[in-house]
Amino acid sequence: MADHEENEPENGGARRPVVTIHDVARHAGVSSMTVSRVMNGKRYVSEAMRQKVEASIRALHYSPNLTARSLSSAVRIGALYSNPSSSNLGAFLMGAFRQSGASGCQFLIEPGVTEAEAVEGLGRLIESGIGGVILPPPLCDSPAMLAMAQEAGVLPLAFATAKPREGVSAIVVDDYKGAYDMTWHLISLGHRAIGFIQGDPKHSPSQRREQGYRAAMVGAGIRIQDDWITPGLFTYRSGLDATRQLLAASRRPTAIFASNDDMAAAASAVAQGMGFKVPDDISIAGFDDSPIASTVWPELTTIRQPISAMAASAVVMLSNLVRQARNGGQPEISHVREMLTLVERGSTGPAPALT
Amino acid sequence: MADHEENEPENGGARRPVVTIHDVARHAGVSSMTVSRVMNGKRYVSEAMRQKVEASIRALHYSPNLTARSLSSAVRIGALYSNPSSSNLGAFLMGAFRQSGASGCQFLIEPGVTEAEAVEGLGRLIESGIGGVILPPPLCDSPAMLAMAQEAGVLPLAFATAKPREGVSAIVVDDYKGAYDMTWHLISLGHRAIGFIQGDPKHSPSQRREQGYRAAMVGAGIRIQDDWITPGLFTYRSGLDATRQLLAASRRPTAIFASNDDMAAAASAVAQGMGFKVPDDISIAGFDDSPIASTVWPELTTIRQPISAMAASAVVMLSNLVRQARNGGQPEISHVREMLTLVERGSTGPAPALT
DNA sequence: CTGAAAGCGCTAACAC
DNA sequence: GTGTTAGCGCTTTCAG
Repeated sequence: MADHEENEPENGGARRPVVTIHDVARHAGVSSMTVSRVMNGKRYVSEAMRQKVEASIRALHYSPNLTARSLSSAVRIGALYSNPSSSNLGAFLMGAFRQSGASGCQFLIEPGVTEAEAVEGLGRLIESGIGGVILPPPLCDSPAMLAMAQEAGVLPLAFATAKPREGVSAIVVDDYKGAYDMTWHLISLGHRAIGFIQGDPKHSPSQRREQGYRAAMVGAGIRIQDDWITPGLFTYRSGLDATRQLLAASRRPTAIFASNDDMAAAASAVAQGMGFKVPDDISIAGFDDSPIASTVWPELTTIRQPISAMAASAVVMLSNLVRQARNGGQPEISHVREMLTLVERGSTGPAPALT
Repeated sequence: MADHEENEPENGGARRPVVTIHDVARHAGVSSMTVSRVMNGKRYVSEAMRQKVEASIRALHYSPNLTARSLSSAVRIGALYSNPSSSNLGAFLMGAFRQSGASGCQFLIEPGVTEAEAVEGLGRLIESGIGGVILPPPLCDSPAMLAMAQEAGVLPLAFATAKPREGVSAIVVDDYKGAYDMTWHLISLGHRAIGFIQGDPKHSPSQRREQGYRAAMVGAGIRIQDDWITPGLFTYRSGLDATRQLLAASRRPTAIFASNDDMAAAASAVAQGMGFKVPDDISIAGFDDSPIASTVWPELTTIRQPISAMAASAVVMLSNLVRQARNGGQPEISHVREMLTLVERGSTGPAPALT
């Protein structure tokens, strides 16, 4: 029993026990093509064969080499990311990246903070030979970007846009419904005086969120006082000012619904600073479920965007589109609507009893 | 002139204008092998040849297909990420992911929040045939993880650890120096009474940060009062309590240095809630430069970890190690120390004049 | 120093 | 339905 002379089994961290499609094929007694078909869920494989192959796959713990796969199928898609310090970037990359493996395509990313950088980044992506590109907000609403992509023969996909446009595939998010649901949640907790902090008017979701709030209030028969709606810019700082204004309203709100979590966190800080207990004296709600929502205390009740899942869908949609297009077909534009869910945490509670 | 019948030039988003190594070879009148050598900076290429090839590369805007490259060289490395909602995840993935392209290796990631998930994730990575794995804290300090990797013949790399260990490559971060620098910064602003909020005692950086703080204080000849140091858990909530305690100290600190940004944000909120102006009445400093630092107002003075660059280094180191190991060599363990930088923002200022 | 040949693991296209 | 044949773009190996 040599302790040191084993050669194949132990060569310092780079063994090659990797199971290939051929190993599976041999094990199952079929051709590698059949295994490939099974892996890709293609038709034209008999049930018996499929069972046998699947058994071998499990037995051997086979997992396909994604690199090889994307080399053969050669679908390459890119993404531009506008806010590298954004807390959502992690979820986005995680979703897109892992799905790109599963979908057998190569995924490239370029940062594009400013408009100029975005143009440059898209340029690099185009030179890398991508067939499609994922554009998150606010890039997804920029006609210039869309035009640039289309001119280069690259299929664009608008990610998390609030206003999808004809002719461009999109992952759409229902900001209206999210805001409606949150407002309704507050109402059902007994709140009537509900303050609202608006988002940056330049972003497409802002108006939709406000509309959702208004619709829910009207639906519940509550008249919205003018001083219950204050402007905001999606920044923490703007939330600070907005909240001070709100708390000075002629009839003070018992709940504040901010258009995003950063502003909601600010609202919570201001309210607590003024001696209010959250949620006993005042409820606070946010939107997005960004990390700050579960950082501050109490943690914020908010609306979650399933960024990771959305990114994965985007990759699936786009890679399919590119394949379609390559096979000469006309790409089928589609708009996928993603569900927003309300996450109830500690910052909201029953309206305080009237005194 | 058919408008619709063009076939090659415009086929709906999946053109193939991609320049390959062969195109370059043809253009330069050499074999593709020579181009490959030039691209990889190998020796054994005559200067004349190199010049010619480089000219062609530029002329054709050639950029190698990384997928093909990694298929040939077949280096696969993985990473486990412990905190999917972490604000650093984006930077980490961005750095690692992009570098993996440049380094010609395949990068896989698995989430591993709990210990159990981490084990499972590492298991999946091992089954995928990785040659090395990046372990961020706190996984990088877990003997169990390290053992599991090494048993499977996978080279581990400790990422951003504060206590590197012999025999395991690591990206090391100098928490001590970062804390020392920050404390010194506060002292140089005239502060003498500087409160400190400790980090989670279970994380390796916590002690180092406290040591750095103590050393700077001692170095400046300041006696640290017992009630200037309060326990914390790296959470916002723990920062809330710690700050209240600190502000009730027998001699109230004019500056608070929290072991991370979440707690510093809490400190800022509490201080402002009690009517103190930041930084006029009290300075607040954090550590990490996580997104919350530039979200809250005033923005936090903090210590930046260059996560993205560190992730890139990790990929370079690890892919080289795996290549070395595969070529039969003994992998060269190394510890790379990354620089932390102090980022001065609005939350710190001169000590208030004594009254 | 340079080139030709042989794959890496997988899938598209075509036979059977 | 299933197998065979060719590569994808690059690097490794081995001749010259």
